[in-house]
Amino acid sequence: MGVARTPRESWVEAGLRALAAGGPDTVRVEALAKSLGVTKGGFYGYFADREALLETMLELWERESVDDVLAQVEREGGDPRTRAHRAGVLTFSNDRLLPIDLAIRDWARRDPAVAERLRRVDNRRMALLREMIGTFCADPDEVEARSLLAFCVAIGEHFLAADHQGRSRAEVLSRAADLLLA
Amino acid sequence: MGVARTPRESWVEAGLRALAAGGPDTVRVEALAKSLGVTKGGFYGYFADREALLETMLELWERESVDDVLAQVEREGGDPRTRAHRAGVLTFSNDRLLPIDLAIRDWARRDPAVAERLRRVDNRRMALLREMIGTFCADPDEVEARSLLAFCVAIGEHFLAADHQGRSRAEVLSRAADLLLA
DNA sequence: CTGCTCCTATACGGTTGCGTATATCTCCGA
DNA sequence: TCGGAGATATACGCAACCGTATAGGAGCAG
Repeated sequence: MGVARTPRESWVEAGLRALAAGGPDTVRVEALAKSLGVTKGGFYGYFADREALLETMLELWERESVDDVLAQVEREGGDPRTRAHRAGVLTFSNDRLLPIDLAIRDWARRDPAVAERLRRVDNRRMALLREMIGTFCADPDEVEARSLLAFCVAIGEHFLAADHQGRSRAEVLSRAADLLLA
Repeated sequence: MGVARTPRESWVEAGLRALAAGGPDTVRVEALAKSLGVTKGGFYGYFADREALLETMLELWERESVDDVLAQVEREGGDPRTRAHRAGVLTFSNDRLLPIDLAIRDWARRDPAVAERLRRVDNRRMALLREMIGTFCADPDEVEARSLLAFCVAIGEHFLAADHQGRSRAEVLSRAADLLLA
């Protein structure tokens, strides 16, 4: 039998790179083929159509950015604060996952199926935030409010372009974290 | 002389509707023409090319969402808190402006010229937030942190899909606003 | 070495979109 | 009422992309 020179995973990888760089509209079969140095000949052996690739990309993203991250965090253990911090670093300081995450958030505003998947992902992340914030805050309503604030900053930060009067974004974020987590 | 049945502004309007609904990649000359019930025949009398339309759309957006909003807010007066609240309502509870704003934020991640324009817009909005929060918070570092938090929530809220354990998003946001502004 | 089986390249028809060129229509002024 | 100017429709060539059909090639089994 023939040997796969461009396996299924390569197409998914290339698709996620394109998604991160240009959004879902730029995930194009022939463009991915060119980026892989092949033609689209083999693509349709793995995927029924472009839609099927997008679906597979989302599945891999969900697994990598939640299942894998949370599994690793649980494995390493620690108190809720440590675990939540590790999960945040693994997800949002990850040059691979972060731009995919942001692209999917915009995508989800237009595609209900993507929105549903994002909801699952965000709910699992929020659970971790609630647990952490619940260790120092007793009022459940306030726990929820602080968790939402923290999550909104983690995401919204990347969609804001404002400057900070001589301060760096990192400095202001650090102070913001103090407010939320103390 | 002939009469413009589809004036320049109609193309810009249609472009902004497409941008809000599908992002910049879906702003296509022939698609806009169809949505206007005409052909693209007249388009190139107003714009050199598709790029020129995108530029004009951004100019109109900047004017409407900052110049006009801030002018109206200043005209109506009130204390900083009232003015900031009015500006927020005019911008982010506006079914026309909000989806355009969100689409442009994603666009800005990929296009430096768009990012620069968004920076101008966000800086003017942040100035209003700082002024408001400065009325009850003395530490400039904390003012900046709270302003960033408030702005991140206003934007990030729309990019989050998480649920809130029986509470509505509005309820949690209300509690979050209490935390930030008190 | 041979033949079979995958994998990939190539080729095709169809669609959508860009920007240009040209024809047509409509309204206004003389 | 007629002519012309400006706006729009139509038609064109080109490019990117989709999905399909088919041919070529590489590797393993026998």
